[in-house]
Amino acid sequence: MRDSLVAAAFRLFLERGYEQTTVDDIVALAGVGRRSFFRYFPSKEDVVFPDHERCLAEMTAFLGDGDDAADPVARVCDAARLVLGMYAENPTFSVQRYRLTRQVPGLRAYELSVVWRYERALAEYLRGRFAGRPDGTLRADVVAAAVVAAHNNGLRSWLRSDGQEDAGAAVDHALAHVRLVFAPDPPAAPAPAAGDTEEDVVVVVSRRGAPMWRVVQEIETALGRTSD
Amino acid sequence: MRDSLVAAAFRLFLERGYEQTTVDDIVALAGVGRRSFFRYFPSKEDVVFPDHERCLAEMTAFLGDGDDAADPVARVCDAARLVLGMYAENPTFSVQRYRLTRQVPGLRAYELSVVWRYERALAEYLRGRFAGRPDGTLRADVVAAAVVAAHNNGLRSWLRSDGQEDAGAAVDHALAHVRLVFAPDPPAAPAPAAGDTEEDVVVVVSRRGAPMWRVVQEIETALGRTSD
DNA sequence: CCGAACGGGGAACTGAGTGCCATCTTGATC
DNA sequence: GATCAAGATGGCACTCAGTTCCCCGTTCGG
Repeated sequence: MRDSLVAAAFRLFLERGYEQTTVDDIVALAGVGRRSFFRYFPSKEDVVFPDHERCLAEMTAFLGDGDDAADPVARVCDAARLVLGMYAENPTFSVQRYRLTRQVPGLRAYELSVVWRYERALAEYLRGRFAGRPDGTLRADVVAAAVVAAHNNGLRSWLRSDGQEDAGAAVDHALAHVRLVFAPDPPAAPAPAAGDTEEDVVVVVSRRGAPMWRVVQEIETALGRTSD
Repeated sequence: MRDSLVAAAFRLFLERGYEQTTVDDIVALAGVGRRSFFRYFPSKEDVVFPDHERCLAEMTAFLGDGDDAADPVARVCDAARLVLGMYAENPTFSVQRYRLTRQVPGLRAYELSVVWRYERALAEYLRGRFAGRPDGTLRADVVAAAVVAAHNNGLRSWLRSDGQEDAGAAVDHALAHVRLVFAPDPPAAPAPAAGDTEEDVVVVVSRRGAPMWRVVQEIETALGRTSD
């Protein structure tokens, strides 16, 4: 029922446009009653994003499962990848929807409210993890916004390629960028080893032609910690 | 006319709630015709944000005035402060509107689309400034999102205080946080001196206590490239 | 005095979303 | 197999936002 409504809706949306399609048109094509449409989708916009509610629930469950051992920023990046997974499940559908939302202001506004709820979920999680730290809520909001922006940047680049590129790679690359920016995770203390407690500097030598990640790796080793 | 409609609308919104107030109620109280309402405000939501259109125009003008000498991140922070200025012009109005938007989902969605347009303006500016740099558009999107998130964090904290706190201080503090994260000041660059072009190694010295991102930044500068 | 331009007002229409109730299916119980 | 309860569906009428079309009064130039 839900599926038949979504199928009918998208056939009409692609055929004659979103605003030129009325709910009556959709239910006529799907062969169901008008009232049933609004039972499954609280609004006409919802039929365009039929699986976000489920995905949002998955994300909150993922963030609330108590597995708080890892770096919080890494955790929200993984949470963001859940959304990418939902898009990647149905590439053609996602690309069609992307074209729709790009040119219909009403759908763009609706998508913003959906994205906002994801961002709130991430920010709430980070606020919990950053609790007590000075400017914890500020940092939580900023990191959440940055993660969402990076995710969307990678996602859109994939969508613009009609699903040809590697979605995971694009988003991973974007999220890595954010993690590099916010990576320090200050409390990952310098933890001076026994004996060199007085040392204040560390010297690293690297071949100039070495790839950046290799250099970073050497730095991390020298400093006795990781950027994660 | 515009002002009388806004005044009538807010009287009713605060009295009986946004959704319980129809456009007919507003025009009846303002003593104008229903058609005139929609001449001044394309939708019922617009009457709640009567000055954002003007502010957005100011921001795009500010970003497009060709004064690109300063640090791009600082520039978008200044642009964000323009929005704060608009809120601070009418504290009581801003606080009332904040209470409304917080509890009416439709208004929150509308506000999101407004904020999105500000963010797009900032991101477009940064894309121009970061053009050519690898991952320039990604960085532009992320910085814009972070700046907006920080601005909104400070703004909301001020609004929650009923306009009692210092709005400028709250937002300045939040924006300073973001500027610190995103390449605040170019680190002292141990640029290779003339004559050592053939050298294959580079030596980097860093304080052990420095945050990882700071170290990475210095490495990048030393190697004469970025991780982007 | 006339008429064109224009800002405002009103009536009627479309379409989204809701409330209420009738109907139909399903499945458990006796 | 009959019956009843519960849930799913359809139909109808209603509210309200937003639009279209047209009318009216004012103003200003000829």
